Amino acid sequence: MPTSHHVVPAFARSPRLKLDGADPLGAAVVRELSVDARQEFVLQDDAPQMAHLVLEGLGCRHRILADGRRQITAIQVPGDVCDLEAAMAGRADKGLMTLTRCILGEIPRARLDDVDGIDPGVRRALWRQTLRDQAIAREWLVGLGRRDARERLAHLLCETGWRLRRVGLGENDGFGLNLTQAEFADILGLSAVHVNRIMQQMRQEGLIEVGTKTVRVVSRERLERAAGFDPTYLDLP
Amino acid sequence: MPTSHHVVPAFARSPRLKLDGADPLGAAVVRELSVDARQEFVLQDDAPQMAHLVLEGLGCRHRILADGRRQITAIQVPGDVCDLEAAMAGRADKGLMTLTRCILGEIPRARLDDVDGIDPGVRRALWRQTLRDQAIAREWLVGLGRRDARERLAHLLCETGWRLRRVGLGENDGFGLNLTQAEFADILGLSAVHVNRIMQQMRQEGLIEVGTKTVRVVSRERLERAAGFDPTYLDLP
DNA sequence: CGTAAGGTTGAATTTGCTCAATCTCGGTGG
DNA sequence: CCACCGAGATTGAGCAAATTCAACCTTACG
Repeated sequence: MPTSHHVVPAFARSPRLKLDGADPLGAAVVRELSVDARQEFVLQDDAPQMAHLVLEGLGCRHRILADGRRQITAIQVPGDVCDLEAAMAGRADKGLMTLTRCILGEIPRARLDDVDGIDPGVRRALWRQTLRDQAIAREWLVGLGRRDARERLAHLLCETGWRLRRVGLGENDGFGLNLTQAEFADILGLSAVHVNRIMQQMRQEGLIEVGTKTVRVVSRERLERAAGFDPTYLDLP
Repeated sequence: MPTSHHVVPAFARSPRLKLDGADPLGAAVVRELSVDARQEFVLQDDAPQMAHLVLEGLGCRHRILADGRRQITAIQVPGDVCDLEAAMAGRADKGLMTLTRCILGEIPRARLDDVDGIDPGVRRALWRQTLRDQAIAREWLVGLGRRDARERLAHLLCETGWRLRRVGLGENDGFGLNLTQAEFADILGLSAVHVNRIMQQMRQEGLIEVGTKTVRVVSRERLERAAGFDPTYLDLP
């Protein structure tokens, strides 16, 4: 186990962004794990016993092709279970890593696995997240397939802002995302250079503020218009 | 209900591609529906009572942006439940349509919805399909984000061939896909013109055969190499 | 035989990429 | 305190991939 994985006793939780107290998944966490930024975590080998809930920080799922091209296929915000496949199929997920320093909550597979006797709240939460993840993935497909660079970046910022606000994080109008331009590129399917140029253009339009490893939304409303953003896909009953 | 929806009595099933006889989902079908090619089916309004299993033909999920750009985000082959959200969240899925003429099996929501007393085989089948759908969506994201047109088309053909073979359809080495070049374009995030050019190039390389509304794989092995295709993401335990 | 949907082609253009150099700035060792 | 270092950001030039537009061809089919 790399030194970047620090086990934090559950009774001594570090200051972290809070989840909804009634969250049945949060209640199932048995201990916490602190992971540095940019760490792959193929946390277990063949038969994982734990699934992991993001408590703080941003995680992602990515894939690197043989020649080095990389694509991030999902980002995980606090409240998301990042390795559902581990829980539901008993197989370790590949290609998970942290984007920022994260605190992960370990949830025993037995609490999630879909057998009788599972907390119905947990079951519902897992399906709800699964459906939301799928909706987000579909939206990303639309973006990568049919939106240009500007729309893509705008849309990503809108979506991520929405997701963070949904769990009580991030301010209303100007929230920030602490990612490298190269990371944005791997999310958006663009080159880092092009991301830089698009960001400058959007900065000059007064849509965003750009700093090192930071992008801030200035006007949420104008950005949503630029993105053609419609958040209905993000809320499920 | 449009005239293109023909109800077929369950006892008089039309000749169709067969599913695995032990399929718990197939066993839950209570009646069949025949739908013409290219029909949107927002089959119900607010509270759908039925989910739908593809028995024959190809379905898809797509999205059309305000200015007409269109992206297909998933294709459904026989054996796939196409509107899981209907079943799990009680909300009608939007953006589903047939690509070819389809026969759909209706499954009452009560047989799928995740409450106690559900057939564990059904439950497992739903999770397995969900995880597979997610894996496919991720793979499409990698393609749209990081693969060029040639690789994308090759990969799509490999993937679809694999999926069809998995349910006992499509020949081993040369299987066909009866889609318009414009439909390929909307799947691959390309223009129809460019799809045409790529197909010609690949035809000349001896990878595929191209006809009107048809593409056939000539050499599966060479195509998989061209695509960088690795099918592990398609099989789950 | 006429028509329409789908396929093909070329030219001009756009979008985004690669490569390579340069800049900035926070942290670090001396 | 300060020069240095490296990650990340920025810039320009040239290039490649894919698009748009518009015309034209082919074929199935009524």
